[in-house]
Amino acid sequence: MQPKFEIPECATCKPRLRSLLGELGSHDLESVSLHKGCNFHKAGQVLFQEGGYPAGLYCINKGKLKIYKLGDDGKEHIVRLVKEGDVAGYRSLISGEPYSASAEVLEESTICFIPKATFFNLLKESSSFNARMMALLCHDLATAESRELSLAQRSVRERLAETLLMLKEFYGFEADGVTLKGTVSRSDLANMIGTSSETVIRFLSEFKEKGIIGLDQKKICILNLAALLRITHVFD
Amino acid sequence: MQPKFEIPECATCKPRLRSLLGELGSHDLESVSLHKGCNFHKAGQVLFQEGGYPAGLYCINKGKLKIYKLGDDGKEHIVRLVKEGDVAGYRSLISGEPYSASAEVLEESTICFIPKATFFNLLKESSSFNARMMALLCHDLATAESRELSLAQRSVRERLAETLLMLKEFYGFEADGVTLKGTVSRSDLANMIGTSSETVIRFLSEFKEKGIIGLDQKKICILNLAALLRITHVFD
DNA sequence: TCCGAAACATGACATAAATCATGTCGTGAC
DNA sequence: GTCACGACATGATTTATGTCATGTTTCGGA
Repeated sequence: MQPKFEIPECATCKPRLRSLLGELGSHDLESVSLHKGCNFHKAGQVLFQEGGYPAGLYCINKGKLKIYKLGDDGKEHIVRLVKEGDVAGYRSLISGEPYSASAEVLEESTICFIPKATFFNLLKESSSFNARMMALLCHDLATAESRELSLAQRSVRERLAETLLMLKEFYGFEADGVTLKGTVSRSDLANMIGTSSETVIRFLSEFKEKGIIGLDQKKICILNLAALLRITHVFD
Repeated sequence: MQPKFEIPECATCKPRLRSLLGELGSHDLESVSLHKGCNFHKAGQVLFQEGGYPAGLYCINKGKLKIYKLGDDGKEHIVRLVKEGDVAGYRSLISGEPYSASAEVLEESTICFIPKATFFNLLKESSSFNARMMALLCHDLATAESRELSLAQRSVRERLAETLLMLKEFYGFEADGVTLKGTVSRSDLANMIGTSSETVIRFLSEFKEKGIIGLDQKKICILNLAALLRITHVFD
């Protein structure tokens, strides 16, 4: 019987590994568990580097990564953040090209590794896995293109507001409902936005002045979400 | 027998529809021909629009398109150019989301339309077609992310040089070996680069002064390719 | 063939953001 | 505890590029 090709019901919500592996048949799951390796990684560790060749897929069990490209002058441009349940390095794996970006561990993480052969096996045997990989590719392409639009047309202030909203989604809030779980350095923020850390600091201060955000050491809290949305939408 | 999943030999060269359909079995090809519609389109016509829902896949038989997103102020950002042999609108089709960009015909074109059902049939029946769509997605994702890097870190002069080199690949040269086949308006150039048309004009003039390019009306010729590459690589 | 609109071109000026410079604060090593 | 280093912060200055204004050319249509 030929595998069915099905589009996941909700393509707009980011497909995570949880759901990626969750729907495999027991046979496939067994094969994956058999071959996967699980490892501990400290903050700062580099999982893979631009230019290298992938040997398999990284699945984040716990922790967070930043995926970045280096510019000619060696400056980082952070392309996306990745957290528990996400996968990393799948694009190069599928296309057979060298990594086009590097991955660095942001906080202590447990990361599984699915070897190339197992991955391709899954890709051909499981049509739902296949469809999910496609959906992931589509999702990442869409977000890459909208970041492109932002970089091309929006001011740093607007991009910072966008990024703060993205971080809210990525990290979520602590119990108080305003403070972002986890932290980002100013320079990482700058490297996501495509600006200098000084400029990020200046606009963060501005937002703080206006009571839109709060800054307590490394912690950022979002006090006025509506204001951030407004900035994003150019009403200013 | 289950379909084999194969990665195309050369994933770096942009997979085009020619090769996409070229390798289908006669049965599949028949089904595609049966359902596909072929139409004539004049320059300026809009094939599909951001926000709309796809009913199928567009395959460019002859002609060229620009794919663009609109910013908040209504300004275009051109995400990619598409020519004969390429497909358009496949991302939304696969992900089931509304179009995230619009497509406008740049010059008189013949464009085929493969209905959704036929497309998904192919996707599930032909593993080579499936792999090729994946390769296309991967390719587009990689280029989107490197454009992102450019926009984030490079100057307008550098991005213009890059774009001219891209246009060389896209259009190719006329018999003289220096003049680009086809034309691009200054404002389209600006909308690819993420700048204003005035700025594009200024830098084009600069390049012309330096003998790097020639401008004859709408036609652009590349006189000193090495110099363009040098600008791209920041040696300046 | 002429007209008008759109594309092209160039100058003057405004401004966002980069860069440089300096200082403070917090944190981990010893 | 204190020392040093990296992250944070802020000011001064420069620079790239956006914006506005004006003029020229090109090209399609009446």
